[in-house]
Amino acid sequence: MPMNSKPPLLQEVTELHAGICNGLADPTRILMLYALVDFPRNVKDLTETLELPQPTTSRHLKILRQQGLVIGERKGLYIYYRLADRRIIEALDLLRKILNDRLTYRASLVENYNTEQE
Amino acid sequence: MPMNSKPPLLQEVTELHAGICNGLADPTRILMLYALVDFPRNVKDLTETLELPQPTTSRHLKILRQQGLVIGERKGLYIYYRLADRRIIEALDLLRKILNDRLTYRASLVENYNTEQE
DNA sequence: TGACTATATACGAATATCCGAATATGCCTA
DNA sequence: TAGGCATATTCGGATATTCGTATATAGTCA
Repeated sequence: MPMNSKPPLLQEVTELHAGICNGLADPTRILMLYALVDFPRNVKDLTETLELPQPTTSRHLKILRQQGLVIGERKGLYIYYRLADRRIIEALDLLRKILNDRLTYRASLVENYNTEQE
Repeated sequence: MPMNSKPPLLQEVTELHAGICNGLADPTRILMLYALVDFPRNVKDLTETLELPQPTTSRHLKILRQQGLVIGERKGLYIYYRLADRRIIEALDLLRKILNDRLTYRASLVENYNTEQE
């Protein structure tokens, strides 16, 4: 049953939804978010921890900021970034679990194949 | 992007993790995944439900397939796609909740501003 | 087999994204 | 105010993504 006129509100919210996912869709940004789990970090700290050029760090942080995933707060010379919402990590963990299960399953297939061969 | 002194395994897993997120990072694909919540659907069904050109549907399904988010099973002429894991929807719901909370909060700010004005 | 339906892929142009290098901005302290 | 450190932005070219159109592949049935 085709939805003749799709509600424009749903369309817009889905767009934002996708934008959030896009904020998560980069390995550097995922590492950044996990680096912020325990406490806020400033840009220099993140730059050194993740071994990135400083502009790259700032650019990724900008994307995370724009998607509302992190919040930056200036304290003097430094800007400390923290997670905007703990559930971001929950969502990332969920997806990571899916991935782990898949990798485990595939590994077990290889295992079985090997034992059947010998 | 150089993360030379990082464990290569973590880096690879993070890459896959980001790939999954990237699979979710498109409004059409999000609508597709939600369309598959209750039961599998074939491509024609999805094409009509989401009002997309058929090649577009197939292309998005290919991305979802590659990221392990959906599974397709041919039954005669049709290929029925289903969610590969229910937790995908859980993760999407989590992120959607974060979004809703943010929109609600912002709406309340506007509300307060308006009442303070009068 | 041929005709038909469902699904997938190829191609190309427009568009977007990425990243390094350079530079700008903001804040502090002397 | 100048100088220095932290952070952000800009620019440009390489690379990647997107999407429509056209076409290919796969399966069914007469």
